[in-house]
Parts: sequence; structure tokens; C-alpha cells
Amino acid sequence: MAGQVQRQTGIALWRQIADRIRQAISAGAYDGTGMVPPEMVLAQQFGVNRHTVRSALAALSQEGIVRAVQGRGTLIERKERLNFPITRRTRFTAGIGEQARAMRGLLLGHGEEKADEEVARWLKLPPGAPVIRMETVRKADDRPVSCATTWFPADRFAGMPEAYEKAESITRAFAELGLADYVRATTEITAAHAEAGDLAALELTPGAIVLITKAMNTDLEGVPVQYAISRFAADRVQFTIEN
Amino acid sequence: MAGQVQRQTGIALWRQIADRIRQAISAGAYDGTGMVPPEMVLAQQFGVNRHTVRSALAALSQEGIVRAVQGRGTLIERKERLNFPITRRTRFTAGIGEQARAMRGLLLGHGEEKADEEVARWLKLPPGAPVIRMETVRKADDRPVSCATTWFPADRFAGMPEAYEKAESITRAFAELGLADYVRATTEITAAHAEAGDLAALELTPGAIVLITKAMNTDLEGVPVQYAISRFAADRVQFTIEN
DNA sequence: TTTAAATGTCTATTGATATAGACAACTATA
DNA sequence: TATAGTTGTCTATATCAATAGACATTTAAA
Repeated sequence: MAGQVQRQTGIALWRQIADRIRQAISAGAYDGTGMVPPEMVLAQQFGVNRHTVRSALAALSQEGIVRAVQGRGTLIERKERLNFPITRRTRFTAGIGEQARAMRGLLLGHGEEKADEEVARWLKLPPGAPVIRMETVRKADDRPVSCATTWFPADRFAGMPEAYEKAESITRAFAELGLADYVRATTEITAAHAEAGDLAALELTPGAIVLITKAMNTDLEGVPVQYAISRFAADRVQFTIEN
Repeated sequence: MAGQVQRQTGIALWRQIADRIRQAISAGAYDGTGMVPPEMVLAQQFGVNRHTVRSALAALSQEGIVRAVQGRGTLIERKERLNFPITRRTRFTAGIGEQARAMRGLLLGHGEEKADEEVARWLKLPPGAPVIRMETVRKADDRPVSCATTWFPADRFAGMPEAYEKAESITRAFAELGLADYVRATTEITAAHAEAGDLAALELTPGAIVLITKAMNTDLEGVPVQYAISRFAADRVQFTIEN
């Protein structure tokens, strides 16, 4: 990890360094000691002043990734990255398996509305058809992993928000509404810088990256039952596609 | 697109605004006029000074996305985003279809080396087994889309670099070496800020986002034939997974 | 108990970022 | 051919980001 930070790019040096250290931690670069190298060493590696490194470490400390202890050093608190397999049987909660103890989905808000052009196309409904919209955030061990806007055909899944709020899971909410099984039909993946809404919902710092998925699930007959736009904190997750 | 830029975050306002405008262009927000709104209008929308908007537009102009014409306005030059379907039959060149006229793969460098732990695991070889490594960059209509490091079992595909350089495509190079068909077995997707090497290879500006895939292909018997780590310019591509 | 090594705090200075205002130069159109 | 609307350029000022140095405080080990 040599000094490859770049100046005058609109990205502050302390942020570039924070991103690099976060990635190094996630890759297990400091597993031997469980600590980040001393500030002076990092400053030399990146070719910057010690105070600039301190700004970066302060940001990581704010994220809960490291904890500085005067006299000892800067300890690594957290380094996991959740893996999400994307298959026909993709489910948010079940896919996590052993990676976290508790997976929960929280309902932030919901409403009934007319499908816009995009939602109608994905759900294969006529534009303007009534749909249920839900805003949710999903957490692994109380740490936010993704936030999502989800649409369901209103005539078929009218009670969805209430069922989801109780079950804290789409799969269980579907089951309660009489849909025993469903499959992932299509997933689109892009990436972007986090926006204001992401920062609040996912407890991110500005400049962070979000992975954005647009996903459509169908019942076993191939009829769309759900369309979701999810935004994942990129430094906490990865996706796996098995073909 | 209201004024949601954030201050004192380590990301300069002009960069946040450039990212937002790039995304709006890509989403077709200005298709009606083919132009970005006037600088004063954007400044008001984002709640910043006109000069800050000008810095953002200057960056987009540098990327070749817009072109300012004094007296008229700021014209949109380019708005495409390439789609890459990820299926068992994922191929870089063929998957593009009509989206670009010419897809080319260029060989930057290559060598033979011993498989490290990661490469050996993916290719299901004993650690230290000889592998061919290739560094490539792939372009659509002369615009860089991704750069990749690719490994092949050395005993089976010794002539790979030469074949690739001539064919400018993995698929055709495989065919030349006697492998008529292959399938995508596994794909992992993550995202990160672009590093120095990405900036050069992909002609990006610092702070840009890269989508990173780790992919393994097998022959029809399920024997691994290729492992690749590819880095895509996130604002130029999206992935689609059809299950 | 010293001492070395690490983080914490403070002051000062420089360069990049952002704001503010004024006016020039160019384009399209009434 | 005016005129309104737009981008281009200039000066000035304030705030944030980064550097530099000095010294305090805490921890662990000699």
C-alpha cells in the first residue's frame, strides 16, 4: 500500500486515505496485530502529514471500524463484509446464514400509489396500476446493510406493509399473505456515491459508495410479485453470482 | 434533483455536483433539450454559487460528457451506459451486441508465474502451480470500459497471450487454442474508489467509482479454465443478472 | 521506575475550495 | 439590429484542507 493518494481532485486526502485503510482492514492486511500501523508510519506510507492521517483515522473511528487508544495504538474493531449470493432463490435474510446472528428488516414508511413507467414495466402492470410502496432498511446485528424501496401489486398484496412490519422479512410476509414460494427473476447492479438519504439510513459518511440493485421477483408461474431498488453500503457487502 | 450537496465531508462540492449531473444525464433527465440547464439554474437547484457549478461542468467537459458553447448553453455529448448481462454464457464482446460498434480487448502485459493462494483456489489448482497472467484493457468504440488481470492454467493455455493479442477477445483466443466453448461459473461483485492504476487504464478522474468483478469460467466438463479480476468504470456500465 | 513509543492537543502557515459581484463575449430570436 | 439569455473571465474574500512543529499524556516494556 504505497503512497498513491492524489491531490486537487475534489476528494480530500484524508478521505482517500480513510478509504484505503478501510479496504486494507477488510482485506485482512493487519490481521497479525489487530491494529492499524502507527500514525507516523501511515503518514510516511501515504506521503502526507501525520495530521492528515489522523483525520482519516478519526473518520474510521466515527464509523466504528477502529478505536484509538492513547499510548497503545489504533485497534481494529470490525472487519467483516457480508456476502449476498444472487440466485433464483435469493433471499435477504436466509442468504446470510452464519455471517451474522440477527437479520432484521425495518419498515420506515409505506403507501399506496399509481405505478410510474419504470415500476409498471418491471412488474408487468399497466402504467398507473395501483401498487404498494414500502421504504425499508435491513440490518445485520443492528448494523444497517441496505435500504430499499419496494413495490408490490396492490390488488394481490394489500396487507404487505403490516405483514412485513410484523415478520421483519419479505419471505415471511409473503408466506403470511399466501405466497409460499417465489424466485428471483432479474437483478441489475450499478454503483454510485451515497446520497443524503443513504447517509442517514445506512449510517454512512459522505463520499461512501453504494451498490444499487434493481431486482424483480416472480411467483412460480413467472408472474411478477415484487420490484425493489436496494442500496447497499459497498464497504460492508459483496455479491456472488453462481451460474 | 434538489439541493442535497453536503459540506465538510472531504468530497468537494464541485465533485458531488459533477457526479449528480452525470447521473442525471445518464438517466435521461435532459433528453428533451439535449442540454444541461443553465449554470444559474443549476446553482440555485444545488444551493451553491455559480462558480462551483462551473467547476463541476468543467470536470464533466474534461470527461467528454458535456461541451459548453458560449452564448448557447452546455450540450450533452454522451449519455450511454453499457449493459453487461451476467449468465452462464457471459462474454465480454458478444454480450455488448448493438450497444457499441467496436469492442476490442488490448493486451497490456503478460507473464508466467506460480499461482498464489487466491488464484489457486479459484482455478482449483495446487498452490504454486504455473499459471499464465494477462493484463488487459477492454474498449467499446475506443472508450475504455474495464481493465482486468486474468489467469489461465499454464499447461493447458500456454499460447494465450499471443492468441489474445491477435484475436482481441478471450472467446476467440480460446477457440484458437482448441477450447470451442466455455461457461461462466461464478461471479463476485464489489465496488470501490478508483485507484491510481484504474485512473490511467480507464481514463477516469480521481474519486471515480469502479465495479470490481472476480469471475471464474470453466469448460463444459466444469474444469476451471480462467480466473479474472476486472475493474469497470462504474459510470459507464451496469450488470444484469437473469436467473 | 525509566524510557520508548504511541496517541492527544495546541498554534501557525499555506494552498485549495467556495462565495460574491461585475462585466465581457457570444448566440439565438424578436 | 437590438435584446435577452447564456457562457467566459476577472478580482476579492472567507472557509476548509493540509502541512509543520512543539509538547502533553498514556501505555507497555526494559
